[in-house]
Amino acid sequence: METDRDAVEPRDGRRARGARTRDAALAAAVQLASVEGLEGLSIAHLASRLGTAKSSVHAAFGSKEALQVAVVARTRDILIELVIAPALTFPGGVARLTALGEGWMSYLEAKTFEGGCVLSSASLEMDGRPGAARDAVAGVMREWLDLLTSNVERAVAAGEIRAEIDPAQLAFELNAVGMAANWQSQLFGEAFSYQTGRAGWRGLLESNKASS
Amino acid sequence: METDRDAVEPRDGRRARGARTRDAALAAAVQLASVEGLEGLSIAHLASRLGTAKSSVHAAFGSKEALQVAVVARTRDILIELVIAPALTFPGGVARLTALGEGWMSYLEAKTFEGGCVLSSASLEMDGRPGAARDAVAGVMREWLDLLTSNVERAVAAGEIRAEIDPAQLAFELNAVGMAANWQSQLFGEAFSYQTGRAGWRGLLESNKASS
DNA sequence: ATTAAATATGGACGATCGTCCGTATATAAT
DNA sequence: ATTATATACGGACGATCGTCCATATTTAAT
Repeated sequence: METDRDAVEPRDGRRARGARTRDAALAAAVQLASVEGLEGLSIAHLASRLGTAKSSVHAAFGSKEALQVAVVARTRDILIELVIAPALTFPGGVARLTALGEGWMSYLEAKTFEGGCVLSSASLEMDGRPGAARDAVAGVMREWLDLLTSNVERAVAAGEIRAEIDPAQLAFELNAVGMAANWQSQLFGEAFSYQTGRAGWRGLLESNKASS
Repeated sequence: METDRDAVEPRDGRRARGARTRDAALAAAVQLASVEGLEGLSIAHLASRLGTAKSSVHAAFGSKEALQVAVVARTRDILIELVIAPALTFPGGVARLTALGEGWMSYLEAKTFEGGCVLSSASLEMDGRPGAARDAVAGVMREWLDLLTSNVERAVAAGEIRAEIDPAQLAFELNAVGMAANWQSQLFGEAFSYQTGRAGWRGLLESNKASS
């Protein structure tokens, strides 16, 4: 998910400087977006947090929309690193699905993002606003749901999950539980325990277990 | 959920006029908020849609925050009317829970709100912004979850649902499925079928059925 | 009819926003 | 050293926002 600009001439110190700037800016932008939302994220606010001119931030990304897209891409990278990659060490199917659920909950519990999962809030925030940012969010979410679905399919093929179920349906339900955990923890704070999310994820896998 | 102003002297035609104005403004505000979000809802935009001066809208509600709170209260009223009240005609327990799920999905399917359930998006949007609006959202959501929980408890008491389950846990899962349905329908449009939400809700009740 | 009160209006205010432009600075190429 | 290029900067622009104020209008009370 690198921009063309980065890829053209990686050895150019000028572009490297720009890339470092964008990189640092993105790290702050992701945190800001997790709190303020993808739309609430403002170039002005981000610049002031970075201590740079706001025109610099604008120049680094080109437009607010491009910044939003970059934030989504970065969030995707972080999610892959913290949740998906660790789960890939487990065999596909129920084991990997379990690892994905556990990884997701741990990632939320660790408060990687101050304001909760950016993608969750963004997907509800952007739903009424056509544009590149919305498409980026929808794309990542589609990827995520497909990942869940394909692992349910493998679990069915391996005889771990009942063959009668619709893989996309179970993937939908697993995702629903995870998003709800993110949501309730943000809204109710300490009053919510991630064990509820873990139990929900586990329960879905259990109750759809193949009756061997 | 009426303001003090309305309650003081209901026969006062001046206040009645104001109440009518607020009422009409709220109807438009709720639609706008469902698309733009609770924070994206602006007094200026609302006024232009109503064809009135923006200072009039401001005067009617007092502040943007008060407008947001009023929108939440109105959304709650609509939800009670369209989803909860019909379900109350069914006996408490699984029957009522089933009716709540069906009512919720139908209400989403009917696109009562252009941009999807205001409360769902608002609860994720407001989570990082302390204030009256956030508290209002959290309060309504708490009510909703409590309603689900208490019906699960009744279902357990009636022997319809396994006694080992945690009522709050199942309520969490049911709510997760409903919110996810709202969310996916907004993000993926026609590609999402509310049957997925219905099946999820039904599946949760089925798989937690008491083994009589 | 007059006075009082509640609501509606238009105009103005400062704040914040995204964007653009001329220019300064840092790095590369020659 | 000089020229070319990519990035960073400060300043300005118009647009939009929430809020306030003086005033007009509608309804109630006397």
